[in-house]
Amino acid sequence: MRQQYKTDENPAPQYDHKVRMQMRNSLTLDGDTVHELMHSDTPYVVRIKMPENETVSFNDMIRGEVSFNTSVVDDKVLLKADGMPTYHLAVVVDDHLMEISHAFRGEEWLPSAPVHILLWKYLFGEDKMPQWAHFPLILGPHGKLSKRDGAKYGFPVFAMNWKDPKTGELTEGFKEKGFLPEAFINLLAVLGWNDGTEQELFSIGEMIERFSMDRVHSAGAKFDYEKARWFNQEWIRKLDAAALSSKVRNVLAANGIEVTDAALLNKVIDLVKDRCTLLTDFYEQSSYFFATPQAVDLAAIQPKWNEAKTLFFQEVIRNYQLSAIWEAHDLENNFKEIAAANQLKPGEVMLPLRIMLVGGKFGPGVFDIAQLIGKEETIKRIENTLKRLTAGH
RNA sequence: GCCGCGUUGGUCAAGGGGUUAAGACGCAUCCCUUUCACGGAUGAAUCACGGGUUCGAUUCCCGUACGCGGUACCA
Repeated sequence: MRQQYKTDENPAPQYDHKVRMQMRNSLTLDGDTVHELMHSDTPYVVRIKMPENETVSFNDMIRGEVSFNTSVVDDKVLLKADGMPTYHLAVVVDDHLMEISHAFRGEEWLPSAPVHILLWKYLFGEDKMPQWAHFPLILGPHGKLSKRDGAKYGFPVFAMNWKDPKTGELTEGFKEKGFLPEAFINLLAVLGWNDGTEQELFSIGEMIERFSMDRVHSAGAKFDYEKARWFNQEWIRKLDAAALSSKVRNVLAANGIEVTDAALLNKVIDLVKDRCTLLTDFYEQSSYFFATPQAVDLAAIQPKWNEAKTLFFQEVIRNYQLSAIWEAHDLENNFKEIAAANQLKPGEVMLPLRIMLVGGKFGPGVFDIAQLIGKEETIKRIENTLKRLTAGH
């Protein structure tokens, strides 16, 4: 039938009052035939018969009054030929049985609202009908965010990893990407809602307290991954080391670093968390606290290396070997004194020290790092790098 | 095609007849920092269009355009 009525003007013909009397159904067949057909093996479906020219209107909590003319909504199938109900019948019955007071769903359901409302009236009367709200859609770069598109936008669309049962294709979720649940919920909540103030960061408790339906937008919101990352960064900063530790531990473990010292881990987290946007960033931001860096950016210091610096670092090693207390502040003072004594500006040797300890040009204060990795490891890293720097000379 | 819902900077958005039209993300420049971040300052950038209504529309009304959604014996 679809084919028969399909035209260029109307690519999606409806089964409605205009065509139903031309179809072979219980309306056009006589009672006996219908009865006979139903009791033989002839497959059939049950449809809702939409009234011909009535207006169905309802009050949507987000959009206000919404109305449809029943002439343009089709006779939806309620019971399929295999005996299973369609969603349209199922939601209405289910919501009724569960005594649902508020039916909130996405805007993509708005066009089928008249079917559900009429069905509800026919089946259960109007008094216990839930209040309706159709939330704005979350849009991707090209329309509604959908499963099918998977990771093609370059950002996750699922809360957690999702494996397509048909193709076996794995789509990385927000969780695995390194998002905190606090951040994920927060960023979703403010996509289409705000509390009227300038606040954007909300804990779950605050959201429960502040959320109100009349501040929900009716227009769809395009998802901005950069802003999503910002929310996560803010939440990493907001949470303390204790709240972060088990997640960071997992990130490190996934990269082959088993943390045995919980106190050390917490100190490291406090030191580097300002530099992390995703939880996964904790690996590169903190691996050098737990393992000697493999890749050392010698190129950053080699060109300006000279004999004086070699002598300087050898003196630093001697000095550090003798120091009884191992505390960032003292290490820094000693380092600077030795530099002055060698006619070197601190700036000339600070970066080399960082490269030696960290491997690259990043990370928190270099003496804080030295303090945490300890005397033995600090000296070892300086010695090793020194060897490589002077190997050619 | 038809039906519905929308439209304030690139994105999220406040506001709602008279405003220098908030703020955030991102971007740019600068400051701070002997690294990278954080932070601070400054800047560029917005009311889709056309008609009404009005002394006055970004705001109210109507059209148009555009976007999105729906149009399955899917949900």
